[in-house]
Amino acid sequence: MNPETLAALSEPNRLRIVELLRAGPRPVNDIHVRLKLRQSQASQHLKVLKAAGLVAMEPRAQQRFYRLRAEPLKQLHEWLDTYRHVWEDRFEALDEIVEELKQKA
Amino acid sequence: MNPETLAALSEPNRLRIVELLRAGPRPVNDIHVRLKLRQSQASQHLKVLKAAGLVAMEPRAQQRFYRLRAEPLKQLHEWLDTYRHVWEDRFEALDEIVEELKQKA
DNA sequence: GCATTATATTCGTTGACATGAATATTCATG
DNA sequence: CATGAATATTCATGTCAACGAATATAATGC
Repeated sequence: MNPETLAALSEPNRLRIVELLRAGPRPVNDIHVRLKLRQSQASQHLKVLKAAGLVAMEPRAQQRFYRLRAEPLKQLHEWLDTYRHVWEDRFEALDEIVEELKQKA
Repeated sequence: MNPETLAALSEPNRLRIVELLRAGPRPVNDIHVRLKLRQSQASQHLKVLKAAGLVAMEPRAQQRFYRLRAEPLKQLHEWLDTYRHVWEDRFEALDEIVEELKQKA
């Protein structure tokens, strides 16, 4: 996995931007108003997201529309798939339940 | 999604620890030697991972065995699943290809 | 070309975090 | 209970990133 993807998503406001863009592309102004961010904040966070490849930009007149890019999200999803056994393995799951009961007791 | 999970994973050495633990629980010493980290580094990163719920610890004699916990990884995986349409939607995918061709031209 | 709108960038400040060295703590054993 | 092994914590330092204010740039229409 690319830590840059995770770092970009780990900032709460950027995560909110990503969640907003899930519904479709939006101009910067829309993002900064809806999420109640300063305009510079919106621009800077979008810059980081773009550097990480998580969004792409398309200009229309003076506006810049940002939209999600599939690749990093897909790769993160695939990486997590390789950990599937961690939550599907019944023995490990049982082990964990026992552990958590211990802590409560 | 919980940004704490992403923040914990976004640090490269912590990501390496998680990948090492995928194969099974290990004591701190094993981690710090294998990953060529200082002992204090290993302990501190494990502390962060533990705070994020990504690992659990079980003492055996003087050693502390750390192992992956399923929950945060599972939740991250599920969160990404809600973005599946981003990479499965053919129209968006096509749109992206066109965009990338433009940038190369 | 000027005013306006939309966005990007710069800059200084502040807070968070990674690091390494040193020290403290925990636990088994003689 | 003193010792050594394994791990955790403290502390000082340096670096980086987020923020807000201000300024710069880009594109449109008059």
